[in-house]
Amino acid sequence: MGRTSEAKDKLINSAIDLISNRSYSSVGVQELCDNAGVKKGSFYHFFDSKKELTIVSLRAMWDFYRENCIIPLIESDLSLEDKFDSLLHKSYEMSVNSKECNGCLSGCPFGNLALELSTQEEEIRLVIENIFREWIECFEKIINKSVERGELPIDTNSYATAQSIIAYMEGLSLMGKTFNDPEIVKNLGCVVRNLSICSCKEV
Amino acid sequence: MGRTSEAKDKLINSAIDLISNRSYSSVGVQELCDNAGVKKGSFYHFFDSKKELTIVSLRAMWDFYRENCIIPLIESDLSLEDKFDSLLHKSYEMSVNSKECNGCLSGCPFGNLALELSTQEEEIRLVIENIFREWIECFEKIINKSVERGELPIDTNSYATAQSIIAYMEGLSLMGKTFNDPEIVKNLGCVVRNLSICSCKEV
DNA sequence: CTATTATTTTACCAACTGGTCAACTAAAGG
DNA sequence: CCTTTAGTTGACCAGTTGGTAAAATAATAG
Repeated sequence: MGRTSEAKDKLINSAIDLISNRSYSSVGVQELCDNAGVKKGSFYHFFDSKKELTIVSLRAMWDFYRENCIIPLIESDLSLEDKFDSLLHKSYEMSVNSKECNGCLSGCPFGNLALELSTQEEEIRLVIENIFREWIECFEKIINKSVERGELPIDTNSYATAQSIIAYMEGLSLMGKTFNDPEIVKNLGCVVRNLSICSCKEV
Repeated sequence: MGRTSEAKDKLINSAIDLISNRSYSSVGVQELCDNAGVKKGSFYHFFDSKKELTIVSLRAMWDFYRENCIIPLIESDLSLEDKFDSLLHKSYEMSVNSKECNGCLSGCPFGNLALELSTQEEEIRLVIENIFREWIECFEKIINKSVERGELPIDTNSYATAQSIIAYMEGLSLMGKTFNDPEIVKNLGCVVRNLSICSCKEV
């Protein structure tokens, strides 16, 4: 059935690369194509629009992060503290790497696009909302396991705690990017453990 | 000497209005002018570029927020907890208002622009970095006062704690905006108090 | 009243935006 | 081998982008 092509994957990787390191609006379809070594006509053969490619790329990034960084953590039997330390350390390492390669921290691609587009591109906002939801559910599992093991009080609100931790991690990303300093991610990371003790019963 | 004009202020307000609720790149100079009731020629009479207007607007927003929301808090003699509760509550009210007026949460204008532009517009990143710095210093004062009053341990790292709290507030803004739900800002707000107990001596 | 100065207006520019289209080409299936 | 199908190409479009320049206008200080 006709010829095969790598153009689609090349475009997705191009989008992950360019949009994560810059922003949605600063990257044009033309540049996306040039960077992928693909002609614009091919772009519109595989994707309806720049928005659609972005959505596909977001899901691809999330799938990768979940499979490689979060799922292994759920299955491991490290302590709660060590689990989040490990995650934060990975985030620190990515910051250092990003600074070395591009001279600046690119931050979290989900958070970046969420703030840039949530008020304007409802479809993209919804995709990121769902990614965050899945993310929260993963952390919820980790926290529930900890509750079962007696590391956390029995009345812990796992969902709210998970959400708080992600919010804080996003906040760290934001501060690191703004100050262009990976050390912020490292130094402020240790405070996450304080968030595990969610004392708000009414949440 | 020559005629006077309100165009400059009108343009600043226009920028605060449009850029806060959308994004830097999605608002053009033309729209900025139309919204201010000013011709494009006048824009470039008062500002060198869209970037310059944005910088002026950022400082104007920060001055307003500092004078009206933070300074009064430094001078008040509420408990630490009540101070942050009050701040978070204001942020919640703004979210509710934003949702009522625009159908969505616009989030924190500093955080928004920081994530959108930090990797591309170094000048703007620096302006926001400095605003965050001043913000941290304000919170540091509040925390130091609390330490003096014995509300917090004597070895509290005020600067790191202040930075953590702002990071968390930015994270809440981000989550609220992404989920388009002011209640997130409210429900997760109460966890801030856990951040005040910064147990990381080495930071 | 006039000269000076600040502001406003209009028309304009080249570069770029996301997106379209029809012609063309290569490969796989029968 | 030839038809079908999938992928590629480059020319093209209308609308928009940030920014310019010169002429017109209004207010103020002397």
